[in-house]
Amino acid sequence: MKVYETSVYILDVSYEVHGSEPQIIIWGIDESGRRVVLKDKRFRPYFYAVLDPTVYNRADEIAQLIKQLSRPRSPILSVELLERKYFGKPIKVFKVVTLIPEYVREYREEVRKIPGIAEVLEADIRFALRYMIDHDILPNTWHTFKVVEKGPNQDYRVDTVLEIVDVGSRIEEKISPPKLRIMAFDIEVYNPRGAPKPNRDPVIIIAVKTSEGVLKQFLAEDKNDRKLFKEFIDFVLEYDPDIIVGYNSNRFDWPYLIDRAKYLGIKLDITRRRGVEPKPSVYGHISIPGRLNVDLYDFAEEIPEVKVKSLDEVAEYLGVMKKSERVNIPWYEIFRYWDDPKLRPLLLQYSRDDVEATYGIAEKFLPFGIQLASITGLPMDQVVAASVGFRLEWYLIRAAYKHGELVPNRVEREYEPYRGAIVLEPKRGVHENIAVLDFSSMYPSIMMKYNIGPDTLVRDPNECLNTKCYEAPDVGYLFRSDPPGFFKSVLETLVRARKAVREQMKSLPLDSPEYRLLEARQLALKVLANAAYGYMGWVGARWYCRECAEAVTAWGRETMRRAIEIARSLGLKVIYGDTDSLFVTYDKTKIEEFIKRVENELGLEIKVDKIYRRVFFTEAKKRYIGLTEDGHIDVVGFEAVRGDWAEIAKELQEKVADIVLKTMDHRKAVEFVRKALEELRRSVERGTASIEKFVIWKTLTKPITAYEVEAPHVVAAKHLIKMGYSVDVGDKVGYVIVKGGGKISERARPYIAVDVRDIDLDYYIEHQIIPAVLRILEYFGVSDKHLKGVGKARKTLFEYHK
DNA sequence: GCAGCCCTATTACCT
DNA sequence: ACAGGTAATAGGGCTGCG
Repeated sequence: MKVYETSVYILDVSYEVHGSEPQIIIWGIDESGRRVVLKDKRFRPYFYAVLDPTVYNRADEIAQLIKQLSRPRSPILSVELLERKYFGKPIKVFKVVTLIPEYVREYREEVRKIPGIAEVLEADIRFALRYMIDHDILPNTWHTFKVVEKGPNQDYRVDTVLEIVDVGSRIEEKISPPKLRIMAFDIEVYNPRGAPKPNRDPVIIIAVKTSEGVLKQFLAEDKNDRKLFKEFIDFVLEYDPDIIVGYNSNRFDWPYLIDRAKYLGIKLDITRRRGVEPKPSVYGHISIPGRLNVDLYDFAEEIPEVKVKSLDEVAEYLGVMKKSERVNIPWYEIFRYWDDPKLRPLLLQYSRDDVEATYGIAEKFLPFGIQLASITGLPMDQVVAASVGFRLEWYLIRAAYKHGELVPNRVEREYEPYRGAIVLEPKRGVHENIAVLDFSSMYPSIMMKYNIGPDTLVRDPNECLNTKCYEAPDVGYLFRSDPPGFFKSVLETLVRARKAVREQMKSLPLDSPEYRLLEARQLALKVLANAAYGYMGWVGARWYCRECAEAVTAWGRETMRRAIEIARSLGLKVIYGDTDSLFVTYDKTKIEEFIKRVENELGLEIKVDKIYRRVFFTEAKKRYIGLTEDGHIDVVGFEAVRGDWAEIAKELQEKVADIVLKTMDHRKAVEFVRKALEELRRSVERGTASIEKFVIWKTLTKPITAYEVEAPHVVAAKHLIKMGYSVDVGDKVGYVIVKGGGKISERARPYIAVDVRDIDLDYYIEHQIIPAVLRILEYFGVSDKHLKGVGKARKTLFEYHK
């Protein structure tokens, strides 16, 4: 039995129970590029039982009571009395260790009932993650282990199995991953009757692309997809990817493949654990043991600029593939392209484009996913699927372990609203030379400055007679100034780490892999720090603290008020402000003075974020249009940046904004709109207009039956369902309004079922285009009459301006 | 029966 | 399924008319 040390790049961690022995399974790649499984048979599941302080003297007795719960299948192996901290306070707990992970839940319930046990903690930390946390093992990083080589094992599709005899430590300086095998895939399904059904409709194409540049397609034989499945499975096993990426694959491709395979009686045997197939797992992702299955749609959700997040739109936005340079087939017509021999080559090209685009998106996003995993400690397939709150929470759980802090349970709480930020009333009109100043990371900075957190919140004011406390304005909550609380420490760590990363980046060429890696890392660190405030105000958070979140916004409001005072005292005119930003007249020397005074008097950093040559406000908050020095138009809040307005209305509004701000001649804008309306009417009547310009996209936020009103998008969704398509919660429904009488909702139709000549152009003019362009032009005295009609209206316009 | 008013439901934005 | 603040549309109930 030869023990040696090896370093392994961690991909994923899971566990198995063999007989009565739990085994930690680590999937990784060793320094020579071998795919390996590391087994650790020594780790045991446990949880903590918090002792009530009144029974500290009877600890032995209570420990005995716990031990007596022991059952043969999974005995209680030990009950150890330990000192830990809970919300910063030292307490005594029992660490209750058992054998089989599944038994933790049962013992937790029984232990909770024992008199003298105040609370049971950390019983819901999954076993594999527990192991990683306790051994400080982070996914997508290199670690050393002392192992014994066990050689290949037919249960695991890896080069060798290594048994861990000692866990070493992370290799901090080795930041680059080994050469990873990445496979993008995309499936096309036969759909002659709308939404495809696995027990009826075959998978007709599976396209794959690998990081070696191989692109392959597996085709059904007409409607028979058995061979396709076999070839796909063989390919995956042969290529043996470490990472599998798809687009919307957790919600569509994998569930479909799984159900279809089941229907066909085929084992979808593609994982690295022989006999185990892909299956649904935490945070809605599909788990593929030994491989990281990443759904790129999860990243797309974080791109607010892209409103309709289809693969082609996202690929276009990221510069991966132009929509104009790829085959576009409406998804509801795929079956037709498959059936028609003349069209089929187009479908094949479409499928190739899809998988190329998918692979391209993966190249952009995987570095960020890798960094998120290596910071939060959650394996990449999980962390990518998890929401921001859970990502931060896993980071906090790791931090808590290092601090000797216990992790609070997630408890059901009633939602309590609280006051947020200040939004100033904008000064209407066009302003010249305006500087936009932003506080840098206002909320995280406030949290650090005032040591805000659940463990530093003072519930008894008398405590502040002896120790220094900070009192939040407006709300009066008190926070101990010392020692640094949990959140403060965590935020300082994140901020310090980010600074160091950015420092490292300076010495690297912008196009080097290391630079890109560090860029992704600093972004991940920033995202986590910025989530801390929202996290504290989230009722689902383990470290929920409404008072803390409330104090943060209160200090934020006070900071804004005082900054405004300082600006005014310097003679800077404040045009607008929202939460942590101020729009003031751009006077270079005064602004420099302002920045200095804010830093001195408020202790927070504020910076010039933007300078507008012109900026236009209506009376509405959160909406403005700015013209930057380089001639760029920023549209903020208006219809032009909203996904739920017809493209035609957005385009015209954007153009109006551009004309007005650049030329300051609103009559030109009026002329432009009038011409555009005329042309539009012609093109709609001729049927040459594109229906896409009239589509209104709205998200279905709940099941159809849960709606109280018959909103247009709900009606359109019902039409889709009647047509055989499936519409799920979270889907975007694209509808148009057709001619006819009655309510708008009664005339809402899925756009795929409408000829452009049937759309109700008057609805679009009256309810979309005119409101959108008047939002800007109204300020200049323009009314709908100036925009509509012919001849006479033109006269009226000139009369108005004479 | 319906115009006009007001309130509510709904969505997506901003920071 | 990280927060609150905000704008805007369409539905739908109600009033009052005649």
